[in-house]
Amino acid sequence: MGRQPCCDKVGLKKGPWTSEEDKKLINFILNNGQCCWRAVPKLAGLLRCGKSCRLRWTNYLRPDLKRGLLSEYEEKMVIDLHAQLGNRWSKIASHLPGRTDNEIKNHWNTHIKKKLKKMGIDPVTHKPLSTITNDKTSSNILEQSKKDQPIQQEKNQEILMPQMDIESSSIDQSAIMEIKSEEDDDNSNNNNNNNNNNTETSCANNFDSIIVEVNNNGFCIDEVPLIEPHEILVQDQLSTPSTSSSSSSSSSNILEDLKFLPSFDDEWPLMENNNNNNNMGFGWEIDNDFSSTLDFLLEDDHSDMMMMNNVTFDESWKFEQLL
DNA sequence: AATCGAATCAACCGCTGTCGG
DNA sequence: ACCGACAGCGGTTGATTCGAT
Repeated sequence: MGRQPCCDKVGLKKGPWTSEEDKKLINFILNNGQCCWRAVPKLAGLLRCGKSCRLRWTNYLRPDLKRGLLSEYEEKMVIDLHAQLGNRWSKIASHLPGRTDNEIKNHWNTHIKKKLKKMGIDPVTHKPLSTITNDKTSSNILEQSKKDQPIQQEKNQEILMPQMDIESSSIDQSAIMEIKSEEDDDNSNNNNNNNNNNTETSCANNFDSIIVEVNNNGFCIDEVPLIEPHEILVQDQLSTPSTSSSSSSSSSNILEDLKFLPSFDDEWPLMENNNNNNNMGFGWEIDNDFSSTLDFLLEDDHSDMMMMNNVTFDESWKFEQLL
């Protein structure tokens, strides 16, 4: 026999969570940790299924979540990771501390997709839209049919992130490299299928330069000089669009272009209050709904529980600072 | 001020791989 | 070995908010 069913789905509540339900769930998780989601709703006194509890916790209530818009750097990271992983949101999220797959997925669909399209870049293939729309006849139809497959650069396009100041960001800087090796393993069998694109991967192991290699459709084949950490500008450092030109004027890297295209300046999220120390730190934003949860945590003095549940001292401290 | 369409995002749905009985 | 529950994932939905008219 198999296991007992997780829930009978009768009499279970659906829809938006109330602050009362949030409190119950937070209280339970902080006291007992994350385990056996099936048992959580019953033990926590919730009329929800375990799946719903897990989702609520992982996507909204976890104390290590960042809230608010993705920073410029995070967006670039998402774009780059998406270019290599496709719609594997959880994989992408795993390289962005404090961000959930759901959040990244939503942000991709509502913000990044549009920006890429505006720039003439196909958000699926990460290639210039014109080369796709202008040549839909033969092989590109095949290309379209693979739309939702991980791109993996198809061995003919490498978009690597600039070398960043590791200490200034909690984002996993080795992500690209790890993915690279993972994908090399995963897709070694696919390499033979991509020979028609006539390009080779180069410099994949070298983060001292940004290599943008594209297929033979004439988009660009460029080597971009190293951008030093001090040269990487965040939005609020850009007093005017022209100030950025010195560091990007010769860039053919579409990710760099994303940052500096003046027409998009207004839309790029600022790297501001919730991570204004540039360390992408823990940052619950206080809004009306959530402040009640914070009140709950404070009044019951759950700081010790947070320590026990992998919320670091630093995070706990920041948590209290928010109050 | 009212209406309507677009944008956003939390939550649900359904599928898949894994693991326990 | 098989069956079924579970956890996790990606796609989709729909309620809410926002902005334009």
